[in-house]
Amino acid sequence: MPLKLAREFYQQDVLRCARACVGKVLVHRGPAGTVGGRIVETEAYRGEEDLACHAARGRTARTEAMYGPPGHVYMFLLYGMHWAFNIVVGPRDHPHAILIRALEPTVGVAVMARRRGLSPGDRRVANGPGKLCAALGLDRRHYGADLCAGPVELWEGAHGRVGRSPRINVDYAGAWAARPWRFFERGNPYVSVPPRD
DNA sequence: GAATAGATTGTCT
DNA sequence: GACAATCTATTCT
Repeated sequence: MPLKLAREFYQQDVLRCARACVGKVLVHRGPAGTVGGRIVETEAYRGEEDLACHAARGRTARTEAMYGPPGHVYMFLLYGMHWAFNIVVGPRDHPHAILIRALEPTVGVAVMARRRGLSPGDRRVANGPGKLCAALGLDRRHYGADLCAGPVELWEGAHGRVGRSPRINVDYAGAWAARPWRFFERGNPYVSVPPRD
C-alpha cells in the first residue's frame, strides 16, 4: 500500500517542498471512486512579499487558509469558472502555498477521463490547474481540508529529473515573475506548458 | 501548431 | 466596475 505523507513533509521551506512534490501522488477518495495521479508540475508562492502570491494584498477571507497550519488545502476560483488546488506549507501565519499545475493520471484513470469528456490516456485530462481539479472532482468544498486526515491525500512517489522555470501567467508581479519557482518533471508529456527542457 | 476571443463569478478598488 | 495563478472552440497557417 502506498505511504501517505506525514505532517512534517509540509513543514519544510515552500521552495524545497514544491520541488519535493514532483513525483508524489495526489489522491481524492471521492463518491465516484478513488482518483489520482503523479504530480508532474508545481509552483511555489512565498508569502506576502511575493507579489505573485494572493496574500500579497493582505489577509482576507479568501486567503485565510494560506495562513493556517501546513498540510491543508487552499482552493481558489479563477476566471470565474475554474478551481485551482494548492497545498499550504510552512508555519502558521506564513502564507506559503504550492499550486499543483499538472498530473499524470494513475488511479481511477477512466473516471477522470469521463469527467473531462476525453479518452483515458489523453494528455489533456489533467495537464493544467483547472483541468486537474475537474478531473479529480475538487472544488470549493475542499477549501481548508486537511491532507493528513480526509478524503484528499498525498502519497509517497518517485520522480525523474526535475527542471525549473519562471511561473506561468504572473507577469503582473514584476521582478517576482522572473524567479524560477515552477518545478516540473523533465520530458514528462503531462506538463501543462512545454518548458525548454 | 499558433493566435485569438469568449466564457463567468468571487473578490477587491 | 475591473479583473483574475484558465480553458475551449475556432480560425487561421
